Amino acid sequence: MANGRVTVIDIAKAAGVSKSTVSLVLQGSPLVNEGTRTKVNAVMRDLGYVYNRGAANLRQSSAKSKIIGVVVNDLTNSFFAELAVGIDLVVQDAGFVQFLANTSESLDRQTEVIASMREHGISGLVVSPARGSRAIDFKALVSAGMPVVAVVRPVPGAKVSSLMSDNHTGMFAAVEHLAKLGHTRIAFFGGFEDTAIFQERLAGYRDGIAAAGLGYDEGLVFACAPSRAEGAKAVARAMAADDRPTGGVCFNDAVAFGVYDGLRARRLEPGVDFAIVGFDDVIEAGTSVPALTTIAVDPQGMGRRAAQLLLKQINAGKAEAEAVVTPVRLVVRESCGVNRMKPGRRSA
Amino acid sequence: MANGRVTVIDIAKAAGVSKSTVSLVLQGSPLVNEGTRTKVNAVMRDLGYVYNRGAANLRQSSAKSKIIGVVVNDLTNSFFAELAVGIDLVVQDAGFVQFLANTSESLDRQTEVIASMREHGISGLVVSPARGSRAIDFKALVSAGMPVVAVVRPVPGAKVSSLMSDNHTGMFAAVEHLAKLGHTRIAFFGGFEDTAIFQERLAGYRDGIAAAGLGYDEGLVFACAPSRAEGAKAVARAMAADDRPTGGVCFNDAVAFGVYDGLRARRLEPGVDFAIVGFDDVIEAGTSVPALTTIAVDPQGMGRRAAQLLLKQINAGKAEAEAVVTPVRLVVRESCGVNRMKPGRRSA
DNA sequence: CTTGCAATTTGGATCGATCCAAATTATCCG
DNA sequence: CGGATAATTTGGATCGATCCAAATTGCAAG
Repeated sequence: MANGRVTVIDIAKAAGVSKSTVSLVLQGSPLVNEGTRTKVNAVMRDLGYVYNRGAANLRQSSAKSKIIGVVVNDLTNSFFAELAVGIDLVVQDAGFVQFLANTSESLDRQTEVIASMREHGISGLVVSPARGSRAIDFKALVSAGMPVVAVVRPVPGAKVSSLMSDNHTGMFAAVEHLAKLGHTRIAFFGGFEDTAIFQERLAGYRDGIAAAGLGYDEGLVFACAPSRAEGAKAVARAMAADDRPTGGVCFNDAVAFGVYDGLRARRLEPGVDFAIVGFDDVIEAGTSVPALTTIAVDPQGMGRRAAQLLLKQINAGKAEAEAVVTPVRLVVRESCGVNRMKPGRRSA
Repeated sequence: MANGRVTVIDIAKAAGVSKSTVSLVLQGSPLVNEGTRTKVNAVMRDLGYVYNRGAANLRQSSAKSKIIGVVVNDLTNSFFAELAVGIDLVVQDAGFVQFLANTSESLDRQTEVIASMREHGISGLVVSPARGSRAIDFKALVSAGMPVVAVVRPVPGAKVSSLMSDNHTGMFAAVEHLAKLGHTRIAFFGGFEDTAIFQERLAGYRDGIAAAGLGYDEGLVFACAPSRAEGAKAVARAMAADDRPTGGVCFNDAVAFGVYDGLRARRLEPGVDFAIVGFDDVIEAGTSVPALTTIAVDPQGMGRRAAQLLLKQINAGKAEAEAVVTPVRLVVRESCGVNRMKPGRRSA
């Protein structure tokens, strides 16, 4: 109490026991007598004691720091914000707190924050890697035995666990949906070609095209930054061509909304003159006009699962890398032609 | 090195100096000889040394923990995600890391995470308080001398610093804009009536109405949850009335987009049949159709300023509560009637 | 009223870095 | 070269909790 900070020793003195006993109470040990426990707890409350985890961690393995790191490539993207919220939910319930850092796709930033988190003694890390991340960026962590879960994007070659959405199946289903509606010229909009996700989704698109008995046409693939503004430009390019598509699948919902914009700029009405399927199912997908048919990924659910996977590894003590693929599902709304539903019923 | 963890003592041994010297190197002290410093640094690199801040903090004041806490009421709202990003930017540059927790407006969660952060030794806290937060919720922190900055929402009676946007002036400007365009029946949509922000914005609306020489009509105020879905319902109520408004200001952009939806449901075109002004200037405001005229708040900028304010107080050592109001500005786009601009030029 | 055994409690030693006073080494100058 | 001064370096002591072996207490049986 001397300098304002209350320690176990102050509690011990005030409660008439030893600091060891106070420590046992703090840990909820069954060894301590019920009466003693009650008194110690009362004294702690009276003196306004604040547990000092830093001091405790000094004697314990870092697995007990009750801190996990979360590194995200773009928190301004609501997909990743949802992901972070999902993680937060689970870790809070487990009594952990999270260091959350945003890298804005900067590898340097990513390296810095991971180093900083290590210094602070995180028990594990969930990371949505910045573009261009390499296995070596996580080498130090892995060889120190720290559990690491990569989400959304894979890190080729790294011995870390991963949690990815089923990009191939999702895009396959999107194409299948358009093909069933009778579309024969289906475009693919958006995404950076040098990313693994793009390749997975493109492969799903190709396989979907093939499964529908249509011919794959490279000229119908319009890659671009996965943003709304670029999506609008991409569809403009598509519609300027000779043999126009009549519908398209998009790398993500942001691109899909950009396609809306681009169509309207040409006086075409999305969902009427052109069929669109998104990917992600962000919140706005359900409220936009027309409501967007899309592949639902449930980022918050992914966040929860990633956190659970990480906590499992932390508790197990050993970081056995495992790869999990989370299912996605097609949510049919109105952007491929209005399909009226009873109000109040959600689309499956 | 015994159990895998490298400590200052291992470094000292390997470099042939004392642990004190290693410590001085770690702190970048000018007392240590340049040659020694180089050698020690080299050894640290070779052995893969990881600084243990927990141990260091034990001997230092909590102001040097290099951790700040960030508590946000709703991270799924992109406004707050941007805010968090702004904070992150500044604290990362200052060599801090942030604990980021989402409360989902739950006071219990808020209390829990703040307690947890305290145990982990944060140097200060930026909080966007959950609805219904009271001064007592921050009492313990404040009396422990911890710097606290409340952002976006005030905490009545709490002796904490605050950083608020200029809600009154913003809404005043919004009303003024509509009045200048000739609107005489201007509605107010959205927001919870029991919040301080709602009251501030409503006051700005009233004063704007008065300044324009129009009469205040309580029947034109349509409070509701500040969400897109509720905004749509609110405008439906407004248009069902006898003496309809011809334009409206919205509690935030989400409500404004809801108003778009509600108008379209009645076959009215926003920006043509009805003028709308939002509040916040979220990213979608610039890309929606029609582009939304709104009051720009710049949440990322607020985050940066909040972080700077907090860091200033942490470095000063004493938490002198101060209140900062950040300016807002009207961004005119197309939702109050199209005003064409040269393409490529951004609206001011 | 012992003895034996289980239930509680306790005093160092310890984790990894910092701090401080004191020791050591280097440098300078008459 | 000696003594003073400046530049470096260093050995405990310390932060606040945990761990462990050892001590103490409680209680029932003999």
